[in-house]
Amino acid sequence: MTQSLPWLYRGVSEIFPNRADSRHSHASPPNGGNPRTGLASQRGEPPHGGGSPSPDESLEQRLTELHRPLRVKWGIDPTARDIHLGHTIPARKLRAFQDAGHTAVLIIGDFTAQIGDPTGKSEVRRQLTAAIVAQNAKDYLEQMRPILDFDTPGRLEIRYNSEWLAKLDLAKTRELLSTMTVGQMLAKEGFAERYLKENPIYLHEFLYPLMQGYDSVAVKADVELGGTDQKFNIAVGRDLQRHFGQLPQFGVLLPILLGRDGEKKMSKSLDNYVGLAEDPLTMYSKLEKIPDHLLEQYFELLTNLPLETLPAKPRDRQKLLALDIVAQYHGIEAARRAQETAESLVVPGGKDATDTSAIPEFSLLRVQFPAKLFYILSASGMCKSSSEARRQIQNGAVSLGGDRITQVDLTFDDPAELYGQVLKLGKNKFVKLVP
RNA sequence: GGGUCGGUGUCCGAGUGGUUAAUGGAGGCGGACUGUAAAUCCGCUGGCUAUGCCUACGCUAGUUCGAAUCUAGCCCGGCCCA
Repeated sequence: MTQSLPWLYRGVSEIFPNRADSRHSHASPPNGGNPRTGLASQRGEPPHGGGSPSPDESLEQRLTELHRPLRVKWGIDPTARDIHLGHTIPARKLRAFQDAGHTAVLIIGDFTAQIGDPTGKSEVRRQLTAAIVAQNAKDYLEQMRPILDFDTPGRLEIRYNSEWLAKLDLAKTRELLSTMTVGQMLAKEGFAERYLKENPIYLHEFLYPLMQGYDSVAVKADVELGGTDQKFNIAVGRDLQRHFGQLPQFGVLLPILLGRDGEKKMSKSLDNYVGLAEDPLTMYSKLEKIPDHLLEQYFELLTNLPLETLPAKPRDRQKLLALDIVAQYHGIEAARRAQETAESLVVPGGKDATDTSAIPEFSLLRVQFPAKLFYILSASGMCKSSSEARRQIQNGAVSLGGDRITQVDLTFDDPAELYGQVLKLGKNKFVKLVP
């Protein structure tokens, strides 16, 4: 494929269909199929496998030959309160499309959130109530503000999929269901595993890819963005669009961001995430210790920095990465302060931070004195429980004003003796004690 | 609906009447080392303002001096049959 549109290709794993391009042909391993089900386990392959009868051959062609802004769909299910850097990858790509003059169609999956995307899940998702979903959706949009262009007229369309999904009657649902077979569903990654492991798969979960696909029909999408794990769902969207007489969308697949552990996909439940709602210092200290082997990917996917001119030393790259990303969400000033504070707090010998303004504060008014140190640790939220706090003290993980504390039952009679002191747990959790 | 097997701590997975929050592994957290990384070694890994007191092996009752372990009912899942 020609690299005439760098903004389009940066970080992208795959664009499909793309018959002009042979580089991205995904050689599927000669998997003998599943002995138990007899199903070919072609993970995430489009239901109709073979060549798609789409009128244009490549996304670039459609971009240039269709003389109107494309409708670029990205859907997000408001299943939790906040979003993390992993979610920003498609969002940033969406922004790139906006900047190129296209229309971003941001779908808030308020209806689908109540089912839960079974993709990559090894068990059924909890179904959420409408009220929770509504609140989450609001929070999501707020956090999306620094990434997307909300202001230029015609560049952003926000749609809630309950608008059309809640209205689907059984006749229409029947029609949707009849476009796919159980075999196609079971070939999907996740379902196949669960089936083999004899874990339950509920019928309503089969509805999810169809609903996501129907979203594409409802908004007449030309392109759908998503993680590589979304290939199946996006392909279902293509099929449905064809079924309803529309021009099928292209899929632009982006890598799944690995979390801070460097191994698993970033997610809140694995606690390996960097949340957009986090304060600058927390965000910075998480990002500056991203594993080396993730650095390249993080730069490519989460920043706009030119990849050729990155610092040579990994440590310097970590710092640059952290600074750049924190600046994106909190501004360069706050990012610099976070960097300085992080250095003074963590670098050996630099016990006293000259500027403690970036350190989250904890008010001792919430603590009744005399108070045990372990209780303060737990009350401040640094430890999950006071039992854990005791253990941390025993393990030598806690320091106060630069001095390591090892006395488990250390008690303070007067809060005044703690004011202004920095309480530190491990290497990157700190809190400043204030009245 | 019937038969059958199963439901253990964050996850996987032992345990099948008896001092003890319950073997082991993974994961997580912390310490040392380092580049605040990785690798490695070591420690911790139910809760409680805690020399003690709670709550825990799907739920509820029961048997017993004593149950995660035995009994009954219920809930949930897998497989097979219909």
